[in-house]
Amino acid sequence: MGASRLQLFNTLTRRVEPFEPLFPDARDAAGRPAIGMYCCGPTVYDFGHIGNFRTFVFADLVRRYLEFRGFAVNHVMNITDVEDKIIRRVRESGKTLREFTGHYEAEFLRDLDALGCLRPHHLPRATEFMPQIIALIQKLEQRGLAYRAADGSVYFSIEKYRGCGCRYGQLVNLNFDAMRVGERVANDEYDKESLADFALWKARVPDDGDVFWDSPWGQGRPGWHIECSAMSMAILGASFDLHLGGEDLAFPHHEDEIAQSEGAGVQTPGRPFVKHWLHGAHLLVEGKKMSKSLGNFFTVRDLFAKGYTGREIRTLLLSAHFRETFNFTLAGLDGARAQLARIDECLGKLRDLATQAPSPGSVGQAPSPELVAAFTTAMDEDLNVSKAWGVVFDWVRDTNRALAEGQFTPAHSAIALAEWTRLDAVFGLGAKATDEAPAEIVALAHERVAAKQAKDFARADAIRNELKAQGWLVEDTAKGPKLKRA
RNA sequence: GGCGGGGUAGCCAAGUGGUAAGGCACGGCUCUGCAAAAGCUGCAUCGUCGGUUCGAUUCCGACCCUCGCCUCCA
Repeated sequence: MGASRLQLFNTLTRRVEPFEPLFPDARDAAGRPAIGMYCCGPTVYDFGHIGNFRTFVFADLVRRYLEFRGFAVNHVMNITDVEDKIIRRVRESGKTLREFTGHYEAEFLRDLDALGCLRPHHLPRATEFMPQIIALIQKLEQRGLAYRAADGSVYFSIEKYRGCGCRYGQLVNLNFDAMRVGERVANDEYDKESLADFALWKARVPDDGDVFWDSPWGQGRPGWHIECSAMSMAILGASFDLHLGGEDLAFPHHEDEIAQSEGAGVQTPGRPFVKHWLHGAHLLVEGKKMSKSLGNFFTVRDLFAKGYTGREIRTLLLSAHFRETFNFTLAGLDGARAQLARIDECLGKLRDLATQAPSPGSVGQAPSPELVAAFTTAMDEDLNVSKAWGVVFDWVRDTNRALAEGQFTPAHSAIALAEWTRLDAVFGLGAKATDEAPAEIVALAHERVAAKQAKDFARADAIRNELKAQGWLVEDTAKGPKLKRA
């Protein structure tokens, strides 16, 4: 495979650096280097929107590319199924917590599938890791980093954490004097010692209703950050390779995760909680921040309702580099559709040819073996998908030309398709849904062929228009008419 | 106010100290009874102003605009 190595930007070092497994000797059953990857998943209180899914498609791309590069990835994505907004909606809906979150969790996974994302190997729910969460808080308590406040909640002390030589502010440059920490939060809302401290365990309040768990600190529920620390370490170990999420999570969520996880002192000395942090940029919609009042707030199902498919959405989301703010537009989706059509046309021709018997004496010209190598070189550069698409379209053009000039044999087509398949294991576009034309449409197409043979072109064109009115395009090919959805 | 991203053709988006990938849209041509698909082809001096340099879109400075984080937002 190319001479290049995979390089990824690491938020921790603010540099693009080579990706090296944290445990070089770890191998899966097939002998592939094993790595652990955790991605902050959804809070299941509503349908996911297109911005959420940019991050999840990004995580899927990372996982797929690492697999393409020969790694055995253990992919974990948490489901946050207890949280303020959830509790409020549970209260309003009259459902149980599990009924409520179960619904949105199922819908989330449906959307994830529709966007061509591979299911993470583990989808831990916060509510199912209470023992681990409590144990982690206890560990922090034992180490003097956690304290109980008058309201019964348990908080993490950033001052104590820094006091024992740990660094708070690894992912972002923090200047506590200049930061407006907590400025927009009512200062008397919490009994924290310091505004930057964050809740590990929140004492039960009347509005919580039935949503609470017993703990050494009384009834309550976990703070937001602690679940990710507890679940990631429970499944992947105290130190693992990759942790990803949206850029907004870098601070405070990920910073707090580091503080809790490293503060608990469970790592082998010298080893970090996470070696490599990746953050996906947000997107704008129609040039503006997504908001309900602007009418540019799209859930994935809103886009389905407008007739767009999951692979079209995926294609658009994968068209820009993950660290760049991306402008998501409906016009962009139309562009993605046209782009896919171009690829699908080319692949369709290759498939047609690959299944044909070789014509005797045909030698032709083998497809250039450059596709996978060039793709790899592009993706190795911090997942430069834009460059990778450039590689793909150069290949499409070259392939189309070779096909048009009759240079490919069926065997060549099969080779080209195999190359594409390798590459598509990363892009995850899959095959276009085939739409079989109904019998009456096929009959019309046959009728048109008869009209053409009789040189009755007026009739042939009338049928073309009739087909078009019914939503079908007809293309005359060497092998007869081909029907396509308009 | 602090910190961090961006500003490249109508739109989306790569990239490099030596005059700018790719996709969409648009125009021309070839092919086609017509079309579609496909191929060929046309279409940008890279936010503004300075500086460094033989040469900058790419390096430095200033400015303008824009986005994000600083709040349990992907």
